[in-house]
Amino acid sequence: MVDLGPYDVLLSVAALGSMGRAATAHGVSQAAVSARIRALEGALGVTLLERSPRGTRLTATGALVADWARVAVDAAEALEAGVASLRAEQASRLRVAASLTVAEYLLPRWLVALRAELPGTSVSLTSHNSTDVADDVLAGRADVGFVEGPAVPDELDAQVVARDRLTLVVAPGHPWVGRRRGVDAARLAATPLVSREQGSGTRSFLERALGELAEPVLELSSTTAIKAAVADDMAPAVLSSLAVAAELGAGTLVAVPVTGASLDRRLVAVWPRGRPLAGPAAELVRLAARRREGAT
Amino acid sequence: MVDLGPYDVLLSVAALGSMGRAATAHGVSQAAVSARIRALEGALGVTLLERSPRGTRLTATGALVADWARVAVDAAEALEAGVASLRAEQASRLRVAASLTVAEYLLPRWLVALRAELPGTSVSLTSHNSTDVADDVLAGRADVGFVEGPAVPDELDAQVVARDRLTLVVAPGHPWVGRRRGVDAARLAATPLVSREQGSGTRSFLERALGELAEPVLELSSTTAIKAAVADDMAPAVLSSLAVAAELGAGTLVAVPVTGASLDRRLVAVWPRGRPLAGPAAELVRLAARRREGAT
DNA sequence: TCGAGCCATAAGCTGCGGTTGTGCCCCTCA
DNA sequence: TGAGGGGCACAACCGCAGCTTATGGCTCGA
Repeated sequence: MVDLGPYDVLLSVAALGSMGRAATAHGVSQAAVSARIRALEGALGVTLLERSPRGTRLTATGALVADWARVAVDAAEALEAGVASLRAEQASRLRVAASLTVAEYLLPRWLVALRAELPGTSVSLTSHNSTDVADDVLAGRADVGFVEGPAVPDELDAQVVARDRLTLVVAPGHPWVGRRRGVDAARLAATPLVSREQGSGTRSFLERALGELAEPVLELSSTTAIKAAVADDMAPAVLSSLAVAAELGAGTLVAVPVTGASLDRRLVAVWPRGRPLAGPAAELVRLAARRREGAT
Repeated sequence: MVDLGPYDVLLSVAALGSMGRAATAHGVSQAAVSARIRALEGALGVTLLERSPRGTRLTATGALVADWARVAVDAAEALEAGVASLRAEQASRLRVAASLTVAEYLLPRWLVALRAELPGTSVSLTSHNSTDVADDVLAGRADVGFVEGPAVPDELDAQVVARDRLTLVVAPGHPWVGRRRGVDAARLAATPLVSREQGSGTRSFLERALGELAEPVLELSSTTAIKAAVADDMAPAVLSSLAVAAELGAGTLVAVPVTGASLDRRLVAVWPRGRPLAGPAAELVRLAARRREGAT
């Protein structure tokens, strides 16, 4: 597995304009940075930086590599932020409870942003289904919660932070791909799908929206497994738009519009009624909501 | 910087159902896998795997971590594939030339897919502007090229592999965000933007589509810098949809529709006319084109 | 002409991660 | 019911990657 360390320092060097500054930014010696970059260039057989006595700039291929590296490094940082919130620190100042969809697809990026705005804030995350999240917040075990609408308990204040649409996806090449007007709700309900096991959040939402569903072709316990099955053209599936965004972009799955039923959900932040949010919790919700406009 | 190694083996263990199998898949000893997982769990203070004498399954939080990890590991693999193609191997069997947009945003994923289908194929990549790519292919310095349409030299056969739309982006909170009908081409042309330096591919495309443009607020030499400036609400910018997909998803930038001008480009694979593609080059084009349906 | 940054090189050390070897546990099957 | 196999953990040993400090050469500006 690639070591992202060298790429991380490459990005720092590119951003700061000199190896020395990058070194102090990373808390290591200048020689270490020089050696890392040199090793990276050696491994690629390409010079990435144009050295000068007054600093350092990316070469053309260096810029290309840096752009590639940025997405990998960003992804790694999101992972790191998420994972840090699992470390059950005793003295964490901000306790977050989140339902699975939010925890899986949204929270890591929010935590990266939160870390940038309030460095040193330690966050602890617990993740389970929406009603348990509400319980956690009511019982004071969490400072703020994130749940999937529409139902929000009366005892909680709420603010919508994102939207999410259940999306019908099929393999590229599936007959539904070209369909002008998409697929009707009744037709969808009658079609055997690949789906989560009984009781999962998205499955019960779908049942509420469409009425009784056909027997699934296959029940799987992970979203990833479902996506793989759909891509193999086993059957269509209905998944959160957040879960399939990457695959739609890459073209490994194709979305098909659904008519005759609303499959929108709101993802909302919740906290105890009457007690306004303060401190890091308020910042996190503000951060999350600020990104709402761009969401699907 | 996080070490993705442990997460990679975690994913293998989850996929294969036992540490031993994951170990052989990675070509290391079972003890090494056991130690890595243990270290990871220790660092997080959470048990990720449920061990049994008959194998190993993810716990609930383990599944969450695995889902987070997958996106980071995939991104790292794309980086690795891209970077491997830069290693100017003497004996590379497939020589690819690509314009910047394709090289930056599309090719790494194609290379990952190609590696999965034809393991052992070594690819070398050169990247520069569209006319130079065409020259490389004509001169036999590359087996296949990827360029940005619309203009394709007559001496080359071509196949559309993806589409790409120049997208007007603004900061969330910008007055254009809510606009029902978007922004008119003339209005856009009269608005000072953040843009690339004169002569860049997307900038000249935009000038051809809109006519003369207002003087830019700021000229920057990297797409990343432009995105940062737009997010800071310095001014709007027009960038490839591929370049801003991630930011639109995260909500750090917002797209505004443009009316009265077509900003679509086709990204096409090219090769010498009359000589049909064969071998890995054909496979690469097939792979790339297969993903077309899902593209923007 | 001198000093301030900047990068490269050299030599020495530390620690992480790997390997082999072994033990224990549980399930399965004859 | 007892033996064997598959599965995970623990211990001891070792090699190497990467860091640090120290130094030198280079270019630019005062």
